[in-house]
Amino acid sequence: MRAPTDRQSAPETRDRILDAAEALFVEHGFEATTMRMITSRAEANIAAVNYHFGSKDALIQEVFKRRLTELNRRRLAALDRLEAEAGGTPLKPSRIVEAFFGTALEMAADTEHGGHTFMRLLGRTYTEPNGFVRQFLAEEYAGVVERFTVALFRALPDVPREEILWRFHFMMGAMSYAIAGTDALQLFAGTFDDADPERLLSRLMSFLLGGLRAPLPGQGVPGENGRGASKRQ
Amino acid sequence: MRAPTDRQSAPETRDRILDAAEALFVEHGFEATTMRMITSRAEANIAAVNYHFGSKDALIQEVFKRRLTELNRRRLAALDRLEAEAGGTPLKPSRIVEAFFGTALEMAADTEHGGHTFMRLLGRTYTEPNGFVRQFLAEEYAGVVERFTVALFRALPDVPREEILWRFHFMMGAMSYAIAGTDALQLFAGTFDDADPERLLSRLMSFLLGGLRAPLPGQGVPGENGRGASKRQ
DNA sequence: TCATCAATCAAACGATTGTTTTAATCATAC
DNA sequence: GTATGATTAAAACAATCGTTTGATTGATGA
Repeated sequence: MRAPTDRQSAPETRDRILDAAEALFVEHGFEATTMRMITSRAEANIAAVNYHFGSKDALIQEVFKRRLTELNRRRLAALDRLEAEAGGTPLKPSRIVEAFFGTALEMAADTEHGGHTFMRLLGRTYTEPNGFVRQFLAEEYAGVVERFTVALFRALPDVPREEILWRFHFMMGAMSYAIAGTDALQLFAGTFDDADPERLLSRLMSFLLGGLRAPLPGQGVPGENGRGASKRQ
Repeated sequence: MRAPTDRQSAPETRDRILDAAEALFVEHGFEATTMRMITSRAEANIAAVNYHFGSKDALIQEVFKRRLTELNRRRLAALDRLEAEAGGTPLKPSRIVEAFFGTALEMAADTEHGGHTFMRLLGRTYTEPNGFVRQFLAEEYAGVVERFTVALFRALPDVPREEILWRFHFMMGAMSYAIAGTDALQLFAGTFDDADPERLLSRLMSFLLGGLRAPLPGQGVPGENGRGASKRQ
């Protein structure tokens, strides 16, 4: 009777369901994706989801865990490598940013094994209203974000920590939209050639680093004064 | 029998429904928000939504139209003002960015009349999977984005247009997360004090302008090279 | 006073949701 | 061959979804 969730037996159906669910979640969102859509696409029986995962919510969690654990492992590995190379000296902010966001875009560039699909999903889910999804994601992210923000604090000792946190937050937004790419409203006439992930990486990285290293607000830099009263120009 | 949608009669119930729907959409998303939740919160009868709006989809559209039309009107007005002041000379990129994103944050700062609630909703909806919502938003945005990108093309004649479009896209992502603020996963230890919209504006503006003016990719600038092969340090 | 019509109400509609049940199937080990 | 246990299958479950119906209210103008 108990669900043999952790068994390695019959990976066929289980994985087909995960793949189908992942793709459908991107297309329609969590709520709008029904069990029947999933099992139909996976060529499985309706009951298969509850048999293998227990519930729809548990399936959602498993879709994320499968990829996110691996992504964050790579991120931490990249940061470990940087710190090992530096040997105690402070890291360059650009390398830290690259370790975090570059790794993500690397996974997003993998269109063959579903990495691209998943990253599109992940970017959107960051602001997902669904309560339990948020909590799960937050837990999964906590350790990684902690380590990277600490690394940035060390790399940028003169920048207020609060400012760094905000800019990290902004960077996640930019990355999210970068991966969403053509998925997002096709507001821009020529649309995007997000077919080239290599150029996307360098594009995004320039933008992120420009933002991260921008002059701090409230220091009389042109262009960042309030709307109404322009004290200069 | 016909729904008197455009009538000004009895604004009471109609507006209560719009307000309730707006708040609930932010909290739970479109699909997870039921008609009964909306009418219950608005203290109206179930049938009221279909009577006043025709359908749930039409209600969603009306929730957006009510605010988005005004927001984009203000954006265009701000751009008009800039161009009038400049009198033919090219605009400063910072002012253009300010006219677009500053206006949005201005609306997001208005917590009393629901502007804040709506902007949280809007930021998330930009990557909304729901088909008809996306099409509606795209139509509503088309003209505004067109004018602002053209203005940026003029202001930055040396930057490839494709690059400008991408950076505009990135900027929208950063703004979206900026407004989402504490709503987003509370990944960051100290959490945010997004209670102060004035500081948020200057924070975001510094970041956006830093990103917009960043050196173009592929020009040997440190930190934007590929992961594996670092041709310079 | 009565007719009119927008607005509200309780109640029900058929369709679809996630989940469960019960039986059939399959491979493997004895 | 037969028992075992995991997997699949068809069918049904109660609950909830968006929507509609038909009656009732209440204000307005003739």
